[in-house]
Parts: sequence; structure tokens; C-alpha cells
Amino acid sequence: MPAQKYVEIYRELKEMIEEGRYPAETCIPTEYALVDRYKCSRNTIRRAIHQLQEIGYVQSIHGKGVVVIYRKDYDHVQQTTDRIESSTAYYSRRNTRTEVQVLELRHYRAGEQETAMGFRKDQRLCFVKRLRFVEGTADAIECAWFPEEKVKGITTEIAQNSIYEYIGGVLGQKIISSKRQITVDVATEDDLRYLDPAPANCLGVITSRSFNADGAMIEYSQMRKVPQTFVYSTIARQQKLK
Amino acid sequence: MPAQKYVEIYRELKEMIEEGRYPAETCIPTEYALVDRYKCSRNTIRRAIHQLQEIGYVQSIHGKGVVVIYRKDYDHVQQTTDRIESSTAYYSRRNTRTEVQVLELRHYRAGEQETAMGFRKDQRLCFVKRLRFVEGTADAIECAWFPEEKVKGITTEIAQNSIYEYIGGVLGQKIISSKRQITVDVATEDDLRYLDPAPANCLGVITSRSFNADGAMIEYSQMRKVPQTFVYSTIARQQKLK
DNA sequence: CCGGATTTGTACGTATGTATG
DNA sequence: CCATACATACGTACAAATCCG
Repeated sequence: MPAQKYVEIYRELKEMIEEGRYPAETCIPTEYALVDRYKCSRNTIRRAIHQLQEIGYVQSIHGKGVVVIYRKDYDHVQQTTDRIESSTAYYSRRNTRTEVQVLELRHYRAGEQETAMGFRKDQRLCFVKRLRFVEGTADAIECAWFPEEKVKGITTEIAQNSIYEYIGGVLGQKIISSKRQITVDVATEDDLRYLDPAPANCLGVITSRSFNADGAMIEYSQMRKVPQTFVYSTIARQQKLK
Repeated sequence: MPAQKYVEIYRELKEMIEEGRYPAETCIPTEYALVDRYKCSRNTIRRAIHQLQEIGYVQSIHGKGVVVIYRKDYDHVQQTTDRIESSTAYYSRRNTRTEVQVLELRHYRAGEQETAMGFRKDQRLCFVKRLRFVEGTADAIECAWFPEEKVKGITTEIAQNSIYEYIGGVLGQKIISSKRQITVDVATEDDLRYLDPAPANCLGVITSRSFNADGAMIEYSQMRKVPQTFVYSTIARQQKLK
């Protein structure tokens, strides 16, 4: 129920920018002009603008104004990959057909390797390995480790559908933030049993550690994807602070 | 001269978290407790906390508190690559020896290909191709395109050192935000003349479009890096808004 | 080059809503 | 049901950067 003012203002401005009402390299109305238009406080306007900065639509410049950097002709196709959502949700957002096949589901206790992932030694874990098909062709191998104490009762059936939905819906957990690393790995023999990266012999790899509202790591995952479809989009902004 | 209160509070809390004073999965003091400690307004505290969220140190949870997700034992080595800085700055931050060799510097006008990058047709461009060495071995090919109208007078000497320093120092321009895509490319013949990704036959590729304070794109760049040293770190946070 | 107007940045204070325990 | 703690929203004041006459 986001009847929050700043969200509405954010959405309206976002839409206007997308429509080209405020073209790139021009300024949107000043904060005070927007205060006037929306009959709200300046703080509220500033929050909306802050959100627009987060998604790379504008950047505010001290003493000058809020400049649009969204380019109608260029940015409308691009979407940031840099958000938290399941692969299933990601593909459905793009109207792409996708299925998964569970290759392995195993319960065991954390050893050396798993402590390097960030788990405690001997912590009970559930390991799931899945093969994802996109538009009918094998696209990625998705491995995930869950601590049993936080994420109980994963079954093959659940893994076949959306694990995230299970975590969110049934367990009432939510992933709030996710620390990721993107690397390039040479495809292993096992990778090549399922995926065909040719002519490449490598895969794009996204390794994530995901945290719930308690600050607990509830997933460690690694997605190994063929280069043909691999792309990770993100926006880097000036770091003012160290 | 950041004597700004929220920056000081941010830094102090950051340091305490790094030292383990507030361990992972626990809460830092409440907002009001911090208001009391720092003798400031709640807004100021909230800004500091917001910054800590940006760097993936904490998560604030409605009705509960602000939970630490920074792990002393794990995160102290990791640094986000997801910031705006030159490769030179990046490596010096890590005490790593690096040099560049200018392979090509050319001035020409934008054609078909360059409009796909986001330049205007016939716009005057400066193209720079450099080879970067890290600890003495060839590590990456860095190609960059600059619009002449914004970034004038790049010479081989400048390219040999830091182009960013030139842009910032001499031209007084500043890159405020940067939209990036990370992909995996099969190494071309040209790549292999300079780089040795073996046993891989691919490179990690970071493509960036960078914007200045006017919202103008002042750089399009592509960094092609050997997999051995390629890693891109980033933090994805919950998207509340669409 | 100066100075005033404009515009964003920082900081304070207050009140009320809403999720958690 | 209540207390706690974060979320939203309003308002005000002054600082600092930019712009323009």
C-alpha cells in the first residue's frame, strides 16, 4: 500500500522522464517548484529525487539543479540486473520462457569449504543444484546453499518451482540485501555436461551472499551462466564518503 | 573538509563495526540513543545510517532496529568494485604496482557504431586504447572514447598517466555516475596479441558510460580483462519501488 | 571581478504512522 | 494491548555552490 507521497512523486517524475518530458542533459523543475506543484515539504521532494538518483535517472548538482541522465533512446531497453529477485522473476519480467531442472538436493554439515562461504563449521546446510533453461536451451547452473536453521524443509518440488517464493511466502523470510561478486571461470567438465558455452570455454559467474532482516546469511549461491546470455548491469555513483 | 556531522557519525560507526564493537546479526544502538550520544537530530543519525546501508554494513528493520551485516572475519578483505575511480587509483588503493602502455590514440568522427554507444552521429571523438600491466604482467586492454567538445586535448603523454586526473584536474570535469555492464567475451585475435587468458579463451568485460555534472556523457569505455584477476563486487539491496 | 539571486546541501525540531516483540 | 523503534511528513534556518548581470 504505497500511498506514500514520495513514492507517488517519484513514480510520476520517473514516468515523465521516460516519456521524454524532461530530456537528458536538462534539469527537472527545482525543488521548490516541485514543492509548489505537489503541495508537500521539501524533504519529501528530496526523497523522491534521491530515489531517481538511485536508479540512474537524474543526478542533483549543488547550486545548479537536478540534471536528467536518462536517455530515452538508449536506456529504455536497459534494466539494471543489480536488484534482488529470483531468476524466475527476472525472466518473467522480460517475458522469457524459463524452466529449471533439479540436478541435486542434499543435506549435510558445513566443512572447511563452507566456512569460507561464510557459514559456521558444522552448521546444517541444504544444498541445491539446478539447471536453468531459457527459451528451451540450457542457460545456467545455479547452486545454492541454505542454512537449515533459517531455511527449513526445502524439497525437490519446491526447488522445481521458486525457492524464493517458498522462503518469502511459506517461511516469511525476506532477503534484504545481497553481496555479489562477478567473475569469469573456465568451464569445468561438470559444467560442460549441461551447458554449451562454445566457442567460449568459460562461464560468467555470479556469487552471492544474501541476508535476511535479522542480518543472518540465509543463502550462498553461485550462478554459472553461458557467456552468450550473460550480462550484469549496474550503476556506480560517486562515493562522497570513505 | 567534511566536518559534516552525519559524515563524522558515519565514520565513527563504520569504524566501530569494522572493529567488531557491533558484531554481525546484532543491532547498533537505536536512533534515539544515537541522537542522545551525538547530540544531534534524528535526521542526521538517519543519514549516517543510510550511508552505512549503502556500503552494506547494516540493514535497518522497521520496528526492530538497525542490524549489522558486516562480518569482521569475512568482509574486511572485500571491497566493492562498484565505485567510480580510475584503474590507477583502484590499484594504488590496493598497493599494487601498475603501468599502462598507450597502444593507440586517434581522433575521428562518430559513425554508426559510435551512435550505438550513445554518441551523436558525426560528433568528434578521441579514441584511446591502452594496455594495462599489473605487477608486471599484461592484465587488461582499456579502450575509451571521449567526445572532443567535452574532453579536449588528450595526448599520448596524458594517456600514459591518468586520463581521469587530467579530466578532473585540468579540465575541471568530474564523473558523477557511471552505467556499467559486465559481460564475458571470447578473446579476439587482437586481444591475444597482448593478453594471455589461458587456459581460458575469454575475457571479463566492463563496459561503462560515464556522465559529468551536466548530465553529458563524457566517456564510453570498455575494459577487457583476463579472468585470472577479474572480479567485480557489488551490493544489491531490496528495491522497494518500481 | 564582485555581488546578489537561485538552487541544492546540511541540520534542527516536531508530529504521527506502522511494524515488531 | 502496550512499549519500543523505525518510517513518513511537515516546517524552518542557514550554508555553500552556481549563475548571471
